[in-house]
Amino acid sequence: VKLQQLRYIWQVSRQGMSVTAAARILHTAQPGISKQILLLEEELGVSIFVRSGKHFTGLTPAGEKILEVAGEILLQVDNLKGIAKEFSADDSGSLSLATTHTQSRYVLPPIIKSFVERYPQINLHMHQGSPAQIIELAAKGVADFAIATEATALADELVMMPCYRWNRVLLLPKVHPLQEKKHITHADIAAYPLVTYVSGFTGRAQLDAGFSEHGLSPRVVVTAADADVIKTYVRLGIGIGIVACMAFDAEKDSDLQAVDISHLFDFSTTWIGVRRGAYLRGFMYDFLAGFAPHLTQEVVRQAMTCRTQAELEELFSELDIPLHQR
Amino acid sequence: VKLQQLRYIWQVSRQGMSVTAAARILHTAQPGISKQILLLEEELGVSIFVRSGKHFTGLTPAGEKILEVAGEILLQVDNLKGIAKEFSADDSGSLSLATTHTQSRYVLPPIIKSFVERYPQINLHMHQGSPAQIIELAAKGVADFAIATEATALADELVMMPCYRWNRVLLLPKVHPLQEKKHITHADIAAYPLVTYVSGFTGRAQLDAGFSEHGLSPRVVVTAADADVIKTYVRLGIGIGIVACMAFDAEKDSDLQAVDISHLFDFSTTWIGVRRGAYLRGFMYDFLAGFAPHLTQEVVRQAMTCRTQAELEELFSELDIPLHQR
DNA sequence: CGAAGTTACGGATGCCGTAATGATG
DNA sequence: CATCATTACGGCATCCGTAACTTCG
Repeated sequence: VKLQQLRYIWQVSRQGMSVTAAARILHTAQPGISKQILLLEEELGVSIFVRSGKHFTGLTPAGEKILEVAGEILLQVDNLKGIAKEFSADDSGSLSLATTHTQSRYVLPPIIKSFVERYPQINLHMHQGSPAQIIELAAKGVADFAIATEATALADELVMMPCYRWNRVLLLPKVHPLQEKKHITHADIAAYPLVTYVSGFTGRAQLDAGFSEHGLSPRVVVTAADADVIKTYVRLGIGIGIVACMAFDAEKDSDLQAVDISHLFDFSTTWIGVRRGAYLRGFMYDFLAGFAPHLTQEVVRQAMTCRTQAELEELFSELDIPLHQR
Repeated sequence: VKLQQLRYIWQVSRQGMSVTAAARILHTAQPGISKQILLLEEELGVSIFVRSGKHFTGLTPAGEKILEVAGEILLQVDNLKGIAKEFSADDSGSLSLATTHTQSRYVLPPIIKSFVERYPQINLHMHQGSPAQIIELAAKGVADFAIATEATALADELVMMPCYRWNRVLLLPKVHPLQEKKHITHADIAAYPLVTYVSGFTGRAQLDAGFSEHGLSPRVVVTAADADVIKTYVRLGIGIGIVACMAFDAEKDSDLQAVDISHLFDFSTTWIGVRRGAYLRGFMYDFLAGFAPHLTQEVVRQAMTCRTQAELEELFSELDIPLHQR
């Protein structure tokens, strides 16, 4: 058994059972992969892939288990390299984040600023995408961390840890009837055309839930994946906006009015996800602690050894998850 | 990084930091190992071993972590092979047990008999040794299971599961004053020269504890590692014997008298140990269940994922551990 | 007939074994 | 001076890449 063979089967499986695609990704020729897979199957005495004619159509039961273990082995080999880097004198390395627009535009800048000051040698990579894409990137190991509010459910390969809780603000144009209201209700908002996040982004689900609890379904005229677009349409007078409170900047958005509506909706939680079993270098722990003070090295380590969701929830129920305030 | 390199550093570390010894074990030449270690250290950018001159004297901090991960990787590679065997049509394989004399002579025979009837293709290997050696064998992966009563403390690489509890019988020659006594006490026994197990075997520690609680220290004239030897000396009239109740066979030992003395001593527990993280094949689960009915596949799986001793104890406190009766 | 995996074969890399060297206690 | 790790070097296996072949949609 060789590590390459494991990389091969792993990549072939990742690429939807395509040897050709795997060869492209791994910068090598198909026949080599093909042959090594045959050799591995011969050595182990089982076929890993189901072949229908000349096509790989899936994994055998044995293949599934083998791939699972192969994945762990490859992860640990990566960990070896991380450990080595950690102990080698040079403090170089890279931190790869997968985040949504809301995080990278409004939440992360100050945190990253102090991080790069502290670790000037570390290369920082930011991958941006939809919550689902973000999870995928971290699960694949392309990104070290995934930061998102949604789609935490489909992340069984990741350990998701709560970072902070937040709620929404209503964005009104400079002049708007609602600005007179003292206590805004769901119905008040639903009376106007709405501009907010597309479904699947930045707590949109909780937002919809809040309205439907009151039997309301507001007319959403524009949806966007990020708050900047939403603000633009509010400025144009297309409708009133609802964005995460992190996304309102009193200075730069002085041409808009923000009204706190945290009494109307459930708080959302932003999570950070780490690949289960990954080795975290010292600066990664520091990044986590800088992002969410309660995520100390000890807490993170404990979280990463949790096997059940319940265990994780118990761990974090004892901690204070910060509230993001305007 | 290659798997061989990991095997090399692993074996060197196991052999007390000796490249020469590792080469012998691995049936290869020293220089190859030496070179591969150098290459690995170069690739990772850290030294793994501390060299004082030309001698390896220990592990660097990085080396310790690296070896830990390397061990896991190698274990999982073994697991790969086990998985493959499990799924390959042939049900061949081997089961390797490391046990003490007491187990292999008195407890295991009926269990093994039915096991080999059920799995005629499986080769059975029995390693016999002191409890400490047994633990060692299982920890190294030479044996699949370690079965012992003592030395369970030094087994942090193994998951130890309780199998059954047992107590002792007093062995008297055909004619002996004590045979008249109705209720035998510690003092009664201590009045005669004693033949029993050597320290470190088959619950000797609990035996000594039982006497010293009553301020007694019996005169032990002969100690042996197994009950057959003990019986032989009792037959010679050298003294009276104390052996585990499993070791008395009413038929074959009809020239001796056995007196139950379970009211005098704490019950001992016999444990079975599995290497943490090992992959167990179907027939191995069956062996466990045959040996100790409460060790079902589910229980064993749970036990093997316990991280703390406390967790293990909690798991088994809910189960009935059988009592071995004469 | 095109796409995908397997077989065939040549070249280069890399590993292992023997022998020699260096360093240490 | 004996022991042990490292260096030097040659043979050999292995792996990879190109090219031809086969099979299925």
